[in-house]
Amino acid sequence: MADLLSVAKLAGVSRATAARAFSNPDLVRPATRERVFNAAQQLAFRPNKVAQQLRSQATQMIGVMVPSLDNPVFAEQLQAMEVAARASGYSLIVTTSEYSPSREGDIVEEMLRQRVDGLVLTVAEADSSAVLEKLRLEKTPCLLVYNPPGNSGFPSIGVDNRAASADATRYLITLGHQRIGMVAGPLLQSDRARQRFDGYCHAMREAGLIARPLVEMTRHTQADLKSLTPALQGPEALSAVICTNDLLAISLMGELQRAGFNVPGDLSVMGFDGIALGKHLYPSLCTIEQPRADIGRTAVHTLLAMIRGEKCTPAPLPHALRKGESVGIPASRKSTLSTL
Amino acid sequence: MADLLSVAKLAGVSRATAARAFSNPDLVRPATRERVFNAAQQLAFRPNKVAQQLRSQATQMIGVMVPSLDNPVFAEQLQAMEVAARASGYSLIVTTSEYSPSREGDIVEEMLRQRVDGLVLTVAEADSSAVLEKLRLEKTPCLLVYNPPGNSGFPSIGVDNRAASADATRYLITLGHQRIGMVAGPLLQSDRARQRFDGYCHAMREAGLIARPLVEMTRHTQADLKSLTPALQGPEALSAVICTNDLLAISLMGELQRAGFNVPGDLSVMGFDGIALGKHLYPSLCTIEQPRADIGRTAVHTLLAMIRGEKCTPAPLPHALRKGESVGIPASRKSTLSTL
DNA sequence: AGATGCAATGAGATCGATCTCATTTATTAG
DNA sequence: CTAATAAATGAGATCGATCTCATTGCATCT
Repeated sequence: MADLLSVAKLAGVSRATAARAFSNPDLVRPATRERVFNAAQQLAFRPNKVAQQLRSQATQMIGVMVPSLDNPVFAEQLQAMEVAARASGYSLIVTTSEYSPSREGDIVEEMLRQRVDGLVLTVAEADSSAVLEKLRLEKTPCLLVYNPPGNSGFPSIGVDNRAASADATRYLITLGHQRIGMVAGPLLQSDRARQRFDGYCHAMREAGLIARPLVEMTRHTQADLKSLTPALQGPEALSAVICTNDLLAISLMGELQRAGFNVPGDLSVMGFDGIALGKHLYPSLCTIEQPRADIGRTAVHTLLAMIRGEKCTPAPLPHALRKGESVGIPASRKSTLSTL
Repeated sequence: MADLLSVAKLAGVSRATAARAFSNPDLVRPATRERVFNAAQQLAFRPNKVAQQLRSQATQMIGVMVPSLDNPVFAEQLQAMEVAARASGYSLIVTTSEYSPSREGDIVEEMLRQRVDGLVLTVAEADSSAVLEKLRLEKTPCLLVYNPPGNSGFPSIGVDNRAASADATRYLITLGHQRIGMVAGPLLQSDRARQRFDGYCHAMREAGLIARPLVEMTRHTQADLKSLTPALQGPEALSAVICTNDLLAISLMGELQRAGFNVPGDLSVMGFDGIALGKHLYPSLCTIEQPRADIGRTAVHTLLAMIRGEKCTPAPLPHALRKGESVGIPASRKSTLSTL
């Protein structure tokens, strides 16, 4: 690969002048500039970013770590981040952690060695994350996405999970649901899931209803009906459930329907995330829409501001309740209505 | 950030020795080595990859360009690539092209400037791609994913689209379908979609059936029922359709059901890709499963081999027919069966 | 003891671009 | 036409790690 020096030689100038022809053309006499450009053309010169990065002590690279790209929520956010980053001349190094703390640690260390200009992370537990603990001592700007700000000390981009979840619950209550449950992955492992459960509990209590204990599925994004069926039987059978994420909701709907339940007739199902696909299903998924693309864009712009040295305390982004066919009026209420 | 030189000074050795302590510990006396390590510890030394990259003329970075991360097919492949790459000490720079030739060009140029060790690309049309044309002149290893090998001259990882599509068609025929159509995005714009249509036509002709003209939707991954309804009416109404990708199939199912059609009762719907979500829907999506994760892994391993200088002519990966509830026995045949 | 050999270390160049500062060349004023 | 000023260019250092080659130190052998 031709380097600047060979271009300079061919053009009969010094490296400095050749460099200037590109970075500061006004400082170079037009005739000289042309000779340099011609030489560059002939030699198929392509500037070496690695050398520029070393010299300038800036890589124009952002390190991104998400739990998994198999969940469209992260993929859709990443898509927007990539567009925003490139529009600003930045590239993304993308990694996935699967929420494994050791992988999180390795990944971040690797990215710091790569001297990324900043980091955008989504961790399992922002408040108790070893990797964030370590990052607190570093000067590399770091931004969280989806993780609630909490007391991690890092700025965070995302919605107000508690409020969003409360909104979802209130919506179901407004429709007449009273026996509402919440379905989550195992152990309520992420800080977000916990906040969403809190919001649910809050809205239930607020309406004078009893919040049910969490229904835990064996996997984070895939429903197993067995874990839920107990809650669907007897006089206290649930009439609606809120899932802590859309994938869980979608697979739960599938399982329910396959088992002969009607959604929303027998059980209303609500999701959380707002992945694009939910809109196109039948029944379409009623869910809380997190503005994934906006979150991604905002994350990039906020991080770039931090890289420029600005202090950032981003506000939560607005969520929206996306109505959908997976939620209906509870059977009990329907019969009441029909007797009017 | 502490550099090797400061570590060396603190340890009372030269840069060369300090460097050796890390890269070639056996060449350094244990006592000296310890002093270097201690110094590194104290100064929180973190090796600078940029400098290493410049010096070694290798970045251990792979440039990845996919059309979009909003389609799980690419996200799932990327997930696997990331894991495989990191396991081999490589990082991924991830970009999205939206199939725009100008963005493709910019992206690849940018990655070449970054001196990625290799490229993994998915383009719209491998045979007529300007960016591939240019890459043919470069020495940076380049690998295609999902694009049929064709005569682009680049190795390619993916399934045999024509055969896979023919298999899908034959499966429907086996079930008794005869009026089978194919549904695609606008213009049949990708080389894959075209091959899939070819395979469909081939299997139809092979069975003595007439291949219908392609039904074009206005968008690539979202169905509009209006475009399809004409084909669902009259004596020649289709009993089954194959969509060129899963997102299209899923949204089509949704639209059909919303419009009062029964799937598969009134129309069997088949997809192509095998995204994970399809399994969990109801009706579950019958589709051709491309081994997305395997494709991603193989792409990384093949590219690494190419980087090592090996010649690679990867064979197509096996596809599989994933049966699903979205496909059933045609109504005509059912009535025949019931009269037996 | 002197020579031979190996182990351990250091000095300096290198990767490619860019910045500072000095120097040369061109321009304008007097 | 020369002095003063501005414009254009070059020499060399720098970013951080690593490699080659030379040198020092120590031990073994005769």
